[in-house]
Amino acid sequence: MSDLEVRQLRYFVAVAEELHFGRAANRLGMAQPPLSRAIREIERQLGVTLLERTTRRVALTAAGEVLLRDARTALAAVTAAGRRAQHAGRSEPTLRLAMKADYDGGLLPQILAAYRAEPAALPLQFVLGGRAQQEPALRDGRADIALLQRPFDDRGLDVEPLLTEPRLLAVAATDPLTAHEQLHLADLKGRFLPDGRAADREDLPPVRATGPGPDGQPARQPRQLDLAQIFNLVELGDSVWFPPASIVRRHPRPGIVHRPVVDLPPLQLALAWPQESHSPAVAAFVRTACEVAAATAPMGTGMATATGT
Amino acid sequence: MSDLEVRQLRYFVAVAEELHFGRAANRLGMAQPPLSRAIREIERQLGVTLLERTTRRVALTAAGEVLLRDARTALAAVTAAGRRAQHAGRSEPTLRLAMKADYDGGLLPQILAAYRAEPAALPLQFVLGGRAQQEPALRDGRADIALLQRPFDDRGLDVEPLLTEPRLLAVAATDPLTAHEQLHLADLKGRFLPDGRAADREDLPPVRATGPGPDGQPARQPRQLDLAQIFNLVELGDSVWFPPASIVRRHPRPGIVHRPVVDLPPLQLALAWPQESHSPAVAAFVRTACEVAAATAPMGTGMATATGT
DNA sequence: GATCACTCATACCCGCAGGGTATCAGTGGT
DNA sequence: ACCACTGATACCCTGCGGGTATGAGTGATC
Repeated sequence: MSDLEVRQLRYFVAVAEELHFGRAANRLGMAQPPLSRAIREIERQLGVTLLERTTRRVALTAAGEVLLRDARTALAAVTAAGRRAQHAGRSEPTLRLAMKADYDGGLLPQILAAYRAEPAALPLQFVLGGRAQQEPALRDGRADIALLQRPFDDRGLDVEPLLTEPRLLAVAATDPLTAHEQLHLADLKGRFLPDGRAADREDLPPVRATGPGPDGQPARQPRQLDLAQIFNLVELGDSVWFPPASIVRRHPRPGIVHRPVVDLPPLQLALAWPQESHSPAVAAFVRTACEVAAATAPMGTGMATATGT
Repeated sequence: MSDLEVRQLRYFVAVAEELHFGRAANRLGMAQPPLSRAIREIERQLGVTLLERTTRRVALTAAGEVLLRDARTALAAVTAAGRRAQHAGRSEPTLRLAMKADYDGGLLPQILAAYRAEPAALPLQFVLGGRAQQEPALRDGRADIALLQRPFDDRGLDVEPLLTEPRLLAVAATDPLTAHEQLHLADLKGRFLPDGRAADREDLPPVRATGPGPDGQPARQPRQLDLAQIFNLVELGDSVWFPPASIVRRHPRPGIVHRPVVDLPPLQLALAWPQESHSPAVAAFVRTACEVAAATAPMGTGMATATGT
């Protein structure tokens, strides 16, 4: 039996995600009949049924579930191979760091300064993006290393914890909550984070609509809000927020008050990079960053009590 | 830029491994000109030079090195996707365990007995093979779980150490070494293991020829020897060997004597399985095996002193 | 329960990507 | 200087992947 082709994997993933041949074909920019044929051909090659289909319903079989998961990782691996080779061939090599802007525990300036002194250092390039983009960027070769909030899916990645930083409650200065000097999560019942999650159960998915999306429909997926938008919502009393101490320090803002929350899990930042990376630049960055973090950690945690405005 | 195709990856790997277009084309079962074109096309797509070629010499560039490594893992991921889906589609699902025959620390019978009592258990199927085949079998979807000797390349795998078992020196009963009740590695200087490695430095590659290969040429890669062959070489005084205690127990053999070697690293066995595995059968097997190993470990290590014949 | 809307499968056609053969053109050894 | 070796180029051709038209099964509606 011969290997599947990348094209076949992409087709299958599209159908498995849409569970609808017409929509999947549309997404792939092709007509429906050749897509149906292609899926049949995959099933024939593997000798396995991947989709139960009637003319009214398409559903994944157990084998289909397995293939969907493995096909996604295989596709990411193929994309990564091309991108990494492409990047390695550049005449001026760089180290591409994926991170969420400002989520560096305040350490990045020092890390960069120390890193630039390393002999194996390369010029840095930043791949900014929200949590949802960073880890895929690492997997498909758009970034060489990432500074990520835990927890994240670390399959196929090497991880080095960097620092743990307390988070604070950010709330409008006019809010009655400011009367307390410190709070518990239970005090936040009925409050919402800017992305619509319940403030006292941020582990659960969003439960509040976050305004209409670009198409006028209520947004199902919360839009990615930038810092200015978040501050605005907090200052207006619409939402509360849990910024890490380093962001509070970096963006002082009258009209917003900060309070410690005793049972709020801290922000954990870690470096992650592909296991197959053999780049000395990555190794040097990891080493440098860990040294800087170890030397600075006590100071960083000390900021936990620097609250209020 | 679009993804590379599986075919392109295979072509590149062949050329990068052979460093010779003609041989690579031959290995791929095709003519040389289309292969040359295909490689050029890859370089055009990526905008990167992968191979420095004159008519007399082909060499990998840095980008080529990167692509070779990543292409191999990507190909394994694609193969694995197909194979796992294929296996998941079987009407009678099984758990495929990769292992080297007899390298189970003597625990396998008990593990199997306990595993069969598990509710999530599936019928077992064995994928037997030497060290070099087990770990790739796991990566490309031919096996669901493996019982491996450490150390091995654990990238992309989840690992659970199972047991550590002492190894003994196996030597011909007529050998003068049998005069000592226990030995050091240094005593084995000048002796060889059945595969041609120096007995006092088994971490180094083979230094002694191990007889002609099937083609009459001296074998560069030592052939895989089976237990009977190994015993024979040892009994004849040609080689010494380091069997783990459980194998000594299982295959008593007059004519071969066993002695402890104080500074010989023990055999470490671990279970490994693909990180992306979500199979309850794998989870159940790991749990069961660990329980059995934990319950049996003291007895297993106690066998360390059961030497001689 | 007949009709209808929806959607997946089948039939048939076509263009081009990818492979083959013949040959050219460097390169390094003798 | 010649020769053997090997990668590149030129050109042809076949088969595969995609398009269009249409059939056929399914589930909801009245």
